[in-house]
Amino acid sequence: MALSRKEDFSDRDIQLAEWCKAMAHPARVAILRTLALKKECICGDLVIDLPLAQSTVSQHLKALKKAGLIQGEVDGPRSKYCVHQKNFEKFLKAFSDYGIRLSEKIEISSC
Amino acid sequence: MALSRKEDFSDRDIQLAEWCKAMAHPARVAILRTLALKKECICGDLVIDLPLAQSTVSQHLKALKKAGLIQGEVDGPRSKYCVHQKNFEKFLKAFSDYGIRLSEKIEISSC
DNA sequence: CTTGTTAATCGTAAATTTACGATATACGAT
DNA sequence: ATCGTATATCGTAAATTTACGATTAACAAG
Repeated sequence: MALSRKEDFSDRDIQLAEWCKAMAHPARVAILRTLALKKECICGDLVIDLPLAQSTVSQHLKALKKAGLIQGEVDGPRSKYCVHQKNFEKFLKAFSDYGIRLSEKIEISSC
Repeated sequence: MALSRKEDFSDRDIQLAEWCKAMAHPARVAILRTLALKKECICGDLVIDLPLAQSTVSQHLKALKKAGLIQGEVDGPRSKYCVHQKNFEKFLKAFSDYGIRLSEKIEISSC
């Protein structure tokens, strides 16, 4: 944003927005999907899977890590990644916890 | 992105990423939270709540609408908005449907 | 110690997002 | 018809994101 207004929002809204932003790119969704499926994965395999340069994949991994959705571990010359279970759980829970839920079957016919 | 690579990803990944992108800003999280709570809300009330100019709020509403997470309805000179229940449900379900879930309690100690 | 492999970081260009004020539009009320 | 209110859209500047190639760093193998 031009003039950052982040400080004017609640920490909870900022946190949820950050998690969402981390998933706001198909490559990062694909990465998380892969990690959730395979439990863990080395960077190189992700590079092969994705239609992106190695440096770009690395950047996306960094973004997911910074948001706390994944964890990385160095394994010799390569890097293993996996989903950060605890934080990902918090992320999913946030939607309901924050009142953003599909409460009781209220049928809104007009809109 | 510089050179759009969106077409190289699956429609499902693109859709989930788009929904996430719609929630990737505190203002839009706040809007959705408010709409979920109040069931519906007119634009002007959101403008009062948020620390943003009217035109900016309108822009955020447009983004949420474009992503399909909310619906708008004209009510005389004002606009009423509400959560798009069906799509929001799809959004939340996407996380589990797409395999991005916290499957069985696998304790990952190392990473 | 040199070489090859893997991944992170740097520098950078192009696209997109975010924010605002100004303007346009739509409608109710007078 | 005119005025006031509510909202959307336009134009635009600044910040951020995305992508890439090139470089650096870290490590294993020889």
